[in-house]
Amino acid sequence: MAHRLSPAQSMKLWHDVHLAQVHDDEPDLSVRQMSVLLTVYLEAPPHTVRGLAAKLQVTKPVITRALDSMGKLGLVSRRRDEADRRNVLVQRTVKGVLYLERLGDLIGQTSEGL
Amino acid sequence: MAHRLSPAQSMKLWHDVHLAQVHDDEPDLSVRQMSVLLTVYLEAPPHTVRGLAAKLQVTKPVITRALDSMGKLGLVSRRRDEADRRNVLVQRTVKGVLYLERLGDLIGQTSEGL
DNA sequence: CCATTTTGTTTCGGATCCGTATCATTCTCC
DNA sequence: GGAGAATGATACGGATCCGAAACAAAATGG
Repeated sequence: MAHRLSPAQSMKLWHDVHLAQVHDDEPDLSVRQMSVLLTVYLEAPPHTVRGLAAKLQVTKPVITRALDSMGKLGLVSRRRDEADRRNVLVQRTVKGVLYLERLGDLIGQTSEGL
Repeated sequence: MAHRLSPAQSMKLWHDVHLAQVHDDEPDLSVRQMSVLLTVYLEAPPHTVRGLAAKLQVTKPVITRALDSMGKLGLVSRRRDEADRRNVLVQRTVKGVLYLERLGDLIGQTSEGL
């Protein structure tokens, strides 16, 4: 249970972490891509294209394209659902875990200096 | 001085705020645009294209385009520096203040439920 | 003065993303 | 088995963004 951040602390945290994201070499993820990635890693599976589209309130092609681009980066992978072959199950990857661990560390570290 | 956020808290905060950004009607800002906007509003003026490019470690056209798009949204404005007319001074706007106030409130509010 | 430097913008080709509409595959259920 | 529904991918036209290079305007300094 962390103490609630003040607006000033919040904006400084947002600023510092975004700046660090710009500075590092990895390509920036869009807000939608980041939302997909964090949803897949934080919420309980299974994750389908339709389910993610509903959760984000965006159209299905947005999810398909986000999975394409993040799949190319190795951050997520896709697998057919053998029980219902219409479904695609979005799965975590080692690289995705490492990416989000680094992000979580960065945010935590930045939050310390507020 | 807030308590340091754990990685899990950090990722949940990131997830929830990004999801809220996707859900609202305003167009999402890119990571670079958000960095420019927060730099202009949090750090002391004056802010020039060159200075912002150096701070973000990106090329000048990136800043020019970010100012174009955010200017169209009314979040920042430009003015010639009369003392050195080569310079462009990036200025805050009422709409930009309101935008970041809402963002700060959203982050603070989200941080409360961690 | 006038060449040089500095600053910001524009152009260019290429890549990405958007929403709508359409398509291919698979399942459901009578 | 066949019509219809459900699921995800793809096509399309338009918008945006990228970095590198070229450009225009203004200041600097011999």
